[in-house]
Amino acid sequence: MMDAALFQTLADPTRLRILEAMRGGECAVGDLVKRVDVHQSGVSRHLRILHEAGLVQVRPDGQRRLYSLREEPFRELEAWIAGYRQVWDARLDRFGAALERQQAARTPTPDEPT
Amino acid sequence: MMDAALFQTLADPTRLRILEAMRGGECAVGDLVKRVDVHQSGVSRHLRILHEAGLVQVRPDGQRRLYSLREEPFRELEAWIAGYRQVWDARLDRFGAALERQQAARTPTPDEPT
DNA sequence: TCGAAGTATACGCATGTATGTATATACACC
DNA sequence: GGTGTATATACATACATGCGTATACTTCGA
Repeated sequence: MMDAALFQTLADPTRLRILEAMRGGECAVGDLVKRVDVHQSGVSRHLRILHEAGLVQVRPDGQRRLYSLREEPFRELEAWIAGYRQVWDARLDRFGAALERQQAARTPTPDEPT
Repeated sequence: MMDAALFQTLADPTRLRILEAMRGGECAVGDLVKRVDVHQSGVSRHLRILHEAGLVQVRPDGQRRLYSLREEPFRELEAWIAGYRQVWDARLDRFGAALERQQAARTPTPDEPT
């Protein structure tokens, strides 16, 4: 079962922007401070959280520290979602089978979220 | 860009268990209370949050309310992750290209375009 | 209409979290 | 060693969140 901790780590807009910024490759803390509108102490704290969650890795480079993305948690997320994709696929299968059995079928109308 | 609100909604173990329980199909609130070790009021609150996030839909059934999963946010998540999958794929491509260049240098096959 | 079952909400409490300021630590360069 | 740059941490503050208890709302059945 999926641990909520990963989602907890991703549940912050600043951290998401940090991850987004790191998609281009390694980033020093100072680079991220420029791109994300948060004080340096905040970026460092977020990076620590991301690191503890395994989402990023660090590499010293002189007096700077270069952060980059780690693949594993993303794969974990993909695997989790795959388990739910099965739900829709199964629904579609049943729907198709029902269609085959009875040519004229009416689909129920789901409600929209508020 | 991905909204952190979706992750925020998923960042609770009780809500994850509720979603997990709903993978089998529609569930009444009472069913979920039995499967998740949380008081009924808590389950209702979590269901409201999940509904506002678009993760579930409701359907009245007499005095009960049947909740079920909605596909869209999961697709949204998949699309988000796909953007990061590209990162690893690109890394692998560069690695493979580097390997090819190295092998080419080892075995003198002339005339590779730079 | 009344009671009971199912569900939703109000409230208080305890805990968690994101932020900035200030300060500490690590490293480079002179 | 001393100074400046880069990064991390301590602290206080403001705010959000999850939980249970108690209560209101809705629907069914008699």
